[in-house]
Amino acid sequence: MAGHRVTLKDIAKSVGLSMATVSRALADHPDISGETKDRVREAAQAMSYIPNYRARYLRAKHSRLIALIVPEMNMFFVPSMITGINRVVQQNDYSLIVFQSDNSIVQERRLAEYCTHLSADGVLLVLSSETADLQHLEVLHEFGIPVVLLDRTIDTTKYTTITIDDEDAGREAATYLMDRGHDCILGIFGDQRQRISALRQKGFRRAHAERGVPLAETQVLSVTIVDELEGLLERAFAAHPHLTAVFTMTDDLLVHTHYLLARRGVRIPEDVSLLSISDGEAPSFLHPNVTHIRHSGIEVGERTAHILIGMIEHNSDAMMDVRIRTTLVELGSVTVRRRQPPRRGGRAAPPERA
Amino acid sequence: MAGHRVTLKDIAKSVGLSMATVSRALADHPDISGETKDRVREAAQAMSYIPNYRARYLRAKHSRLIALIVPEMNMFFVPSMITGINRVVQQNDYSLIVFQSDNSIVQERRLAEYCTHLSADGVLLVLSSETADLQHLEVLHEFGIPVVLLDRTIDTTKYTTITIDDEDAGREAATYLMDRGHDCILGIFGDQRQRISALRQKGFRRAHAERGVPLAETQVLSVTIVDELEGLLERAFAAHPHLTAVFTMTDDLLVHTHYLLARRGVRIPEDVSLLSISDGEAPSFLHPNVTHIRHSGIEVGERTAHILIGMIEHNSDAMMDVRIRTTLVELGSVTVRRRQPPRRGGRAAPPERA
DNA sequence: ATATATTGCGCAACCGGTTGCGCAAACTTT
DNA sequence: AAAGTTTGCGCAACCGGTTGCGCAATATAT
Repeated sequence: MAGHRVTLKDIAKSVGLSMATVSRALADHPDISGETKDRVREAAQAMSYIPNYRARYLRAKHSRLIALIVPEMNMFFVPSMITGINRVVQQNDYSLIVFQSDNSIVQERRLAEYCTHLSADGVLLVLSSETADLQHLEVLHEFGIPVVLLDRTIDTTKYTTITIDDEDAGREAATYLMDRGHDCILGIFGDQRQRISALRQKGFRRAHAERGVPLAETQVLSVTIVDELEGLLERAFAAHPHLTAVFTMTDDLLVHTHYLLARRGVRIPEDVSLLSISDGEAPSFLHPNVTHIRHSGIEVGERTAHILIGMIEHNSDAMMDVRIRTTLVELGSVTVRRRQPPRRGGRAAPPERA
Repeated sequence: MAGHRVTLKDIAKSVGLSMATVSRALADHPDISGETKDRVREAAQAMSYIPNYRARYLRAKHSRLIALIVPEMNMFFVPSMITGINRVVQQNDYSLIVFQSDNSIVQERRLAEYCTHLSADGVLLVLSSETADLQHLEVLHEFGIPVVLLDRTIDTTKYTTITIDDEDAGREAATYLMDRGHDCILGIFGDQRQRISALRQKGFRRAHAERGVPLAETQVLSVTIVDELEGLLERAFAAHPHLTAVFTMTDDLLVHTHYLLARRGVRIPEDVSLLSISDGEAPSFLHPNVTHIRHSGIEVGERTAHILIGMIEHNSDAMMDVRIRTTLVELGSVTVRRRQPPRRGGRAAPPERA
């Protein structure tokens, strides 16, 4: 077994035709007679011929390989994003090859270069947290390999990017809570060096400014490592005992915040309302189900893959900046508060349910 | 730009040598003089030469590609498994190419075949839930492509498999709870057609038999679709009002069970103790942290990748059956109960904390 | 019957590298 | 100085396919 892989040449020999004819017969080329095609196909079948795509694509100068580089395999968002990408990629007869940069710019550069070695037809990139500029993607550009940035990006006029409107999502979150009577909201954000965090925070702040609701610096948390969250939360609650709502920027922050609140004995939504940006998974298994601004990983993945494949197949390098629409999903974690009368100190008034 | 990819031939022309010499110079072949090597390397650098791996591997008859086929991108386990695999794969200069079978045997077969097209050097396979035999992997075997089955497998003497000792894990779970005075445990398992579920359940039952603790059929749930869980749980609680512990077989079942318990107002561990098999992520953000039998996805991934690469590089096709060791992680979700005096009906006695 | 079109297939180059073998020049040995 | 080694490089085949072009045989038009 496995002694020798059957090649076109073997088939050619067996049916007494040239390799060229066999190749064309298998490709259903009009130049070949039906009778011959049948004979060839039969032989191929009988010898269980398997074409070698690498040989084929070597000539064709493409690979039908799409590379995805993610900073890490986070359990949130990334899996559903990959699901979406995979769906479209497979539908279009490409294969997805997955790399992890481990949030290292060095790795990211190395991987980008590696994509050229493999002659990937296109690259999907979720930027590492270390990435501050896009110089290292020049290689790809030089080789004419289209690149699409998604989810975590930085400002660029050169590469197509797919994101949600992060600033607007942050703004919508704060507005939603303020509309329901919350005027002291704690916002929990990721590392501010990342554009996604900065934008969501910016929107959050803007909403406060627009409503003229004061926002203390201690109401805005920037969490670099999730282990820090406990201490930060502690301090925030100490500084703002009348806190009535918490907004988390991602699922990751959501589940940990939810946990820490539960541990402190804080009841949701009776004591504190909770709102997040999420792809909807975590909110469904957290109690109570968490109201969130839905950011579908699958949709992001699908859209992105479509766009990349479009670029590949139409050889287009027009730069786009696509925003995925978010939708608000109202579940049970936010309560409506009556606008508070001037407080006389002590604990916040008991909330009332929505 | 991107007009023409620089090839060996271009370099050869530029330095006035043959392709053969250039190839050898770049490969640091001893036949080539140091001076020539320098000249060639310089030219390659200057022309920003990028080797074409597909051409190279065409000749070499391998691809340094390892394929992973998973049924779906579950948010639990799969991401950490991929992380582990990726780590080892990259360390050994392979690339990981990821496919999803969508739990369809047809897809799985198609993908296996596709792996031969790509001349993958090895295949990692988490079986789809539909897969009942391994016939469709024959193609891979015929082409001498090593295959390793992991996590979700079926009985086989032909393919190497990496799992935890599922039966033992189920047994340990039940034993652990019984040791702490729980004699009415609800076991929540996945689809019984899957070996992983059947084994874990078997162990769970065996532990009861060993202790002589009776186990009603209504104490054992088989959840095919997670949406059914709510109804099943309802019925189980109705049938066993004195239930004091719940065991879930996976993270997925854990988080949903945890949610449903919370929704019913069941306090953990005061009213009901909770134990799971898990890779440790979910238990850390559920309140209280869930005691679990740790089944590290990263470790499974790493071990598996190592083994596969070993098979590839030593051309070995010895079949192995590897069991990953699990460890018990005691957190706050299990309480010790005093052995109950004969009950006189009504609700269970109030629990006491561990 | 002759000129023209069509049909069906093979030759050979090509994709971009790698490698066994041969060979001339330079260097050692006796 | 003749013979034997070593050094450094090129020729050409090869991996497994695809494809432009040419050509003979057959079919169609005049």
